[in-house]
Amino acid sequence: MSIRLVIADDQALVRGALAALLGLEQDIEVVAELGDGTGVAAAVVEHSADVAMLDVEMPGLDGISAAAAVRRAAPSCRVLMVTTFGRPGYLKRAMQAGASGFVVKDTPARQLAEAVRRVHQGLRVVDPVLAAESLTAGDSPLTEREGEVLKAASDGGTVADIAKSTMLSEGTVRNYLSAAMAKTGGRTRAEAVRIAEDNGWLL
Amino acid sequence: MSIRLVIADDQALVRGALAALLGLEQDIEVVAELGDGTGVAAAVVEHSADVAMLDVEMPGLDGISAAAAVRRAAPSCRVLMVTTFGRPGYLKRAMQAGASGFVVKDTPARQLAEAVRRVHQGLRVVDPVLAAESLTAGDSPLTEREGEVLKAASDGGTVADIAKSTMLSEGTVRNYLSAAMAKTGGRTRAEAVRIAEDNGWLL
DNA sequence: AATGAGGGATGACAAATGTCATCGGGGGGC
DNA sequence: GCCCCCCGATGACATTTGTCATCCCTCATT
Repeated sequence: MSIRLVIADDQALVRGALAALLGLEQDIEVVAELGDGTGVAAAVVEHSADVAMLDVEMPGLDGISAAAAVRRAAPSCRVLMVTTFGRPGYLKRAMQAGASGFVVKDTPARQLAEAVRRVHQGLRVVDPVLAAESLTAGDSPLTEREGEVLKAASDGGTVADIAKSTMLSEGTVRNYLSAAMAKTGGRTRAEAVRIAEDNGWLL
Repeated sequence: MSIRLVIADDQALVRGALAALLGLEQDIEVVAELGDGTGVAAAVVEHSADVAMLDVEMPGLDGISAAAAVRRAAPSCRVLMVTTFGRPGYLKRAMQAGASGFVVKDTPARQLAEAVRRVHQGLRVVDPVLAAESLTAGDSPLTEREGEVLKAASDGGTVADIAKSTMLSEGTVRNYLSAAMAKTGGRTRAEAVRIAEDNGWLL
């Protein structure tokens, strides 16, 4: 009896290619392919899937939230996250959301099927390098609002823009940015944004 | 007689998956897989490949430069660029570098093999949406130095940092940044960076 | 009841940034 | 020769940021 797999990735080419790669395995059957996170939980239920392979970065519902939705809708379905960026914060948050595995996209292709099997058996699969980084990196030091403001700042607008989009006073925005810079260690607003992004503290 | 194909993409998973996907086609044979751009031209020559499929974003030698190298080393080998981001500037630069096709990673998977065949036959394959954008977007308005300075600014450092890394005076840096902001239409240094990146004017 | 942390705001001040005029040198085009 | 554009720099100036102290309110902890 083969493993019933659902794949969600926003890049159609990658999605299709992964399906082709895993479809070559005798014990794996790809039962659904999705382009965003919104329909994943429903698809898992509909096809009574055993494993869901989710990209973290997706339009609509992001992979982490989708993972949580899958766990809620079908607790017996395991979740394997696949991501482009090895952001330490992503790993931690994915695990908290109930994922069983976390793989970055530059791991060798042959290990992927093995990861799916391991996850299906109830084992955990985690990139060891990333796991180590995740431990050193720690949780986000940013408070919720600080994160929101920093995210609002991430497209390069002025303080006035950020204030408008967050419904805050300009002074307050500057205070939060200042706090975020202090906590991230960035010497500039832009640097703070980059550091927070690299660590997976935004989103 | 099958099409001899070389694949270069920095994400091993994607690379392997693409190879698996295209390997399913009877008329395509994947003769080499590379993780960066440096060895592509040599691999093409060694395996006397017919088509090279290159990612634009790669460590070491980027895809555009690699395309030029392939054209120089083996003029009979066609180049098909595959990229995550549909930056208008990339398309133009890829074509100037001698690429025959340009595909974004969220085109349907089944069209990929067809694109490889078309390119092999000497036809050009270009995403029509991207082609239109490329025409409206136009060339980079930035001068060479402006681009360099803007790129140096893209990791969020201060003017002093940029001045140090570019060996320019701080005043000069600010002048270039000011010019870059005017030309991109950005109201902030960070915004100018974002706009330039989105258009494929950096790199 | 007291404490502390976070949300939200104001005002003041120093430093960084963005703008502009101006200068000189070098090259390409008419 | 002249004009225009790019490179590189300087100095002055207005704005924007970043920093800090201080205030009030709420909620959870002790």
